[in-house]
Amino acid sequence: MSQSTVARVFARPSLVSESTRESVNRAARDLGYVPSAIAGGMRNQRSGLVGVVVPATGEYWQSVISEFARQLGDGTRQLLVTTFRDFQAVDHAIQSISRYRLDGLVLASSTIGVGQISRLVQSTQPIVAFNQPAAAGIAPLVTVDNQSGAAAIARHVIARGVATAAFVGGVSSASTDQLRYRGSAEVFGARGISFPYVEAGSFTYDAGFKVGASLANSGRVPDALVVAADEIAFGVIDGLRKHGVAVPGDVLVTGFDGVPQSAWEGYGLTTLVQPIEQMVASVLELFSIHATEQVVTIEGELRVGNTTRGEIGHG
Amino acid sequence: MSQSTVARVFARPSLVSESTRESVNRAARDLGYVPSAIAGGMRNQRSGLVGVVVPATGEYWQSVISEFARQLGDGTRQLLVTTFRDFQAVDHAIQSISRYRLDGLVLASSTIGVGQISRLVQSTQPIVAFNQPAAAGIAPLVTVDNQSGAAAIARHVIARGVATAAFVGGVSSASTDQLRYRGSAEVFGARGISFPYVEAGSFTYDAGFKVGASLANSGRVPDALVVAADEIAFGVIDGLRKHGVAVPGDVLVTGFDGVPQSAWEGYGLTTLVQPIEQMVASVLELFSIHATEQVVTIEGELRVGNTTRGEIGHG
DNA sequence: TGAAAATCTGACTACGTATTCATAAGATTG
DNA sequence: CAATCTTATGAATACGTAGTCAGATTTTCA
Repeated sequence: MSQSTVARVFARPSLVSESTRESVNRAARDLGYVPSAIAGGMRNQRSGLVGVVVPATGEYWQSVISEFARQLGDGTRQLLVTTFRDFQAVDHAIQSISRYRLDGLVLASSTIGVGQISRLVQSTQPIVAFNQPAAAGIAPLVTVDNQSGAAAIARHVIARGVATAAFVGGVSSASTDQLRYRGSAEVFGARGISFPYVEAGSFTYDAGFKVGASLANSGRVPDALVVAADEIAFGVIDGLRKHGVAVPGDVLVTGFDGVPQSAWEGYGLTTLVQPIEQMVASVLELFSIHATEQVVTIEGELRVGNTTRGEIGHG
Repeated sequence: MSQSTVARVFARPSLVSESTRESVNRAARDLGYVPSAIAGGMRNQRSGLVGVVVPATGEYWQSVISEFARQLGDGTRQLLVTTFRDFQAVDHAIQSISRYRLDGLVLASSTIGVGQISRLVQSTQPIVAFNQPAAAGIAPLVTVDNQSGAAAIARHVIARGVATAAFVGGVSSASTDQLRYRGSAEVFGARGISFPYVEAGSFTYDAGFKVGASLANSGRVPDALVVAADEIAFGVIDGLRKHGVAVPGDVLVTGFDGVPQSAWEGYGLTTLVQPIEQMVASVLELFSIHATEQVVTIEGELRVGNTTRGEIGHG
């Protein structure tokens, strides 16, 4: 049994006679031998690893990670996950992860700076930005259509008959935040409805809760709140309800993302569902065709829930 | 500049003179050179990767993944995530992942068979079972104390004055499910309160929703429902409420796990919070000390929410 | 039956690192 | 100033795989 033969049994079994193959497999099973992906990666100059750099928190990002894991589940490639809290930590995270000679690197989160991305594009590994519209033109990009999605939400809300509305954003410097605001603001603007921007400060439940609570306490609750992300929206809703404002009775609330909980009856949030499955598939495809600058924009789908049911009382 | 010197600059910089070190670093920056972790892994017979095998779905597991990613965030080790749907797929997943000569392999989920684990223990890589009580004695194990936690919940519920109760389990063959039932059943039994087991069929919101709905429709809702997992509990609550049963007005509901959403006002679920941070830290510690059979049991913490507020009406 | 073709196997090599060993130059000490 | 010790560097090596090439054996077919 030469090493060559053993290697062939695992890499290209058809080139080995059946008897030899069987005895190799048997021996492997007995000895617990599994070919080393490390050595294989060394030889082939590719690790079989796909890296994802993603914010440390957030329902949405957890869904994205899960979907990557799912689609890489065939076993030919593995998923390397790195999370970060501050965007300053991104550089370090990317450095560490790049040592693994990745088959592909996904940069998720709109808070990753464009400068950081452009520096990376020069490296050899394929890179794709995920939901990071600002990366368009700099790196291959897969994103949901934030602007048209936000517009669809705005039209839906307007059709419910609202006279006043406001936008609750997460972080105003995030490109997704900006596009979602712009997309809905244009629609409201066209109807002559003022549409102020309120910044929650982060894409979290707690940030949303504070906004909801303070709006309720201020007594100046508009007919509708268009929120930049589902997770913030959950907080906004609970903050409002906690202080006696009914949703959707007193105010309609919408989200964005379509995280699993938005479909739960407890919230039944009207939201724009991101087709994460399709988006992840696009990322993996961009890796395999070694794209360099392509932009893939995918349309989301409006899902109407309980939070925008019924007509809103005018005035 | 020999290769040895370059390697030393990155691995043991103190052994290199400052002038040489600087010029190497400068050249590395200019050329975009980063040492290959693949080759390093080859040389050292260790990849610097920690693998986690985890169910494809579930809020709880997503939290666990996040926590691992967080604690490995220093950059010395990376996180390899593999998910599976059917427990039959676990073997294949483990095979694939084992090719990477992991520094440690975490087997999460009580649905991974004991047979599968014992087969793995023979391999060279350090293995730790996570929340998989059945693995005790077979492999190193880190788990929350399911039984005492469930007992704490039962005592809390009884203190609220319930006369009738039932347990809603996920999958009856899961060892966590069994221990949580046993832990609470003993307490109820001691008070002479019957405590039937109802199986939802999976650890999901939808499964819980169906249980809640059918209980509501049957008209035989007990004073309290002790649910095996938060995510199921959310479904149970929504299923009940959807059909006119008030929580906690008509029935108290408790969960288990302490996922982030359980603290959200919308549910305010009374639950047993798993100290995931501490548990993950224990896993990583077991890896470093190369434990072989240790069992670490960590106490959870009862967090009382709205779903068990107030006294329940008897009869 | 002989020659060509097909099938199978083994020797050999490169991949990039971290380490050991050896060597050289400079620093320290009696 | 010679002997020793310290510091800095390079040469050489092994890690386990997947491929190339060549040799050996068997099969095919005129």
